[in-house]
Amino acid sequence: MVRKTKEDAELTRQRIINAARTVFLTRGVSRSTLEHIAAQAEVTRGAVYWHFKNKTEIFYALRDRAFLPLIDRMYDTLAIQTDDIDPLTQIENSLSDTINELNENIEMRQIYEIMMIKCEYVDEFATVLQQILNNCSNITEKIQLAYERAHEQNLLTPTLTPHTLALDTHLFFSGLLHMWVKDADGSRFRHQAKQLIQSHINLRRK
Amino acid sequence: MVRKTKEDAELTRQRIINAARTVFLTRGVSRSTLEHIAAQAEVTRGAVYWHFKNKTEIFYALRDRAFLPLIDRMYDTLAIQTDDIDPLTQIENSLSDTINELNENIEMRQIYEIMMIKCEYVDEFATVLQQILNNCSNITEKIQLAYERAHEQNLLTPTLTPHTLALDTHLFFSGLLHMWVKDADGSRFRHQAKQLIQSHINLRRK
DNA sequence: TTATATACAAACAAGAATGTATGTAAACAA
DNA sequence: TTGTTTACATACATTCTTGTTTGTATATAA
Repeated sequence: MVRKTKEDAELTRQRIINAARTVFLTRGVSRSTLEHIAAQAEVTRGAVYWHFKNKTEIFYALRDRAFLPLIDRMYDTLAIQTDDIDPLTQIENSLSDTINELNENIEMRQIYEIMMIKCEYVDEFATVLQQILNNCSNITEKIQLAYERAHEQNLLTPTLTPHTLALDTHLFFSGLLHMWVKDADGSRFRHQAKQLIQSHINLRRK
Repeated sequence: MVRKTKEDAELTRQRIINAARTVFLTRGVSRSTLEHIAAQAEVTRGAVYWHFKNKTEIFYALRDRAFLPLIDRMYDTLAIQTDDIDPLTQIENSLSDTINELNENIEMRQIYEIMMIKCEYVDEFATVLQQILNNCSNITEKIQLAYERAHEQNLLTPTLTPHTLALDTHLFFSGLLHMWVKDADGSRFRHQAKQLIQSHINLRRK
């Protein structure tokens, strides 16, 4: 029974992507073979090769489904300028939202885990790392702008500049994401991630 | 020309470990074969199998040479109790020392890079991740003790508890290490790592 | 209605990587 | 001096994995 409709084919494609997520997560990207992925998706390698050039392209598809959307979302949350909410709370919310999304969205969580501790950034994957770094820079810039607004509104302790505060926050959040992902049983960081974010921001409030 | 002395054999062993470092760094752990490593060390796979059971054991040897010593060193620096130096500066120094070591010691730097972005933490490697997490907990505890001393000496802004401060610092430093490693050209974080540490601590000073 | 393109399955060929088994020359012990 | 062990090199067998090729039933366009 072959030759499905376009809708069926798209469904197969999605099943392959989802299968790859499961397989990557348990075996790591390198040790995952197209046969593993095909079996998990209940198709043959023929189907996988029809939809994707190779394993790398499946990885890219996975990244596009989770990593980029979450970055965009964070970026957007930070970029909004409103008077309803003070800039510090805005930063806090955007960080918390990201953690929320990871908590509630299994797919997101698993893809992040794959990208952080189940993937080796060499050759074709090295470019992915550069893209991540660039996104980080953009996020940091937005955070800095928010801190500048906070500074104008006289909300900050006068110790550091908005630029330095933004870098510190970025590093804090990078660390949090990494530890959040690694803390699989949730005992160390996951259960208190939001309080940690709140504390981090409170340390800056006048 | 075979059958070297014990000293020669130990030298071969070290050459294999060093070769593995180079190969892991450029090809990632998974894509590195024992043939690659042997070639880089200018021996045959026979020599490699003589000294190591498999690739995993070489990886462990690498970790033992860099990761554990640096953790221990940081731990020791934090554990010292002295009146010469205030506890906040002590934390700052221990973080800076670690960055210093990474700056000056190519071997350390490369092994950290391998462990952070050139290795997939699945199967045999998953246990390594747990060990790292445990070490992190110990470090955080030591940082907390230092903050408690700082609190007793009335050096801290009263916003957060020593416990929360320690977690925030730990997350900051985790993020810094990750970005430091990923920032290969040094333009984003490496050149200002020490200032960032100093700022991070200054934010806590009364 | 028929020709063609689609969406796969199945088979094939080739290379890579691993682990092991065997060979061997020199160091070392007795 | 000789036997044994060490420290490898070499050869072999096996398994895995990949990419490609071929086959085919059916949706769809003309």
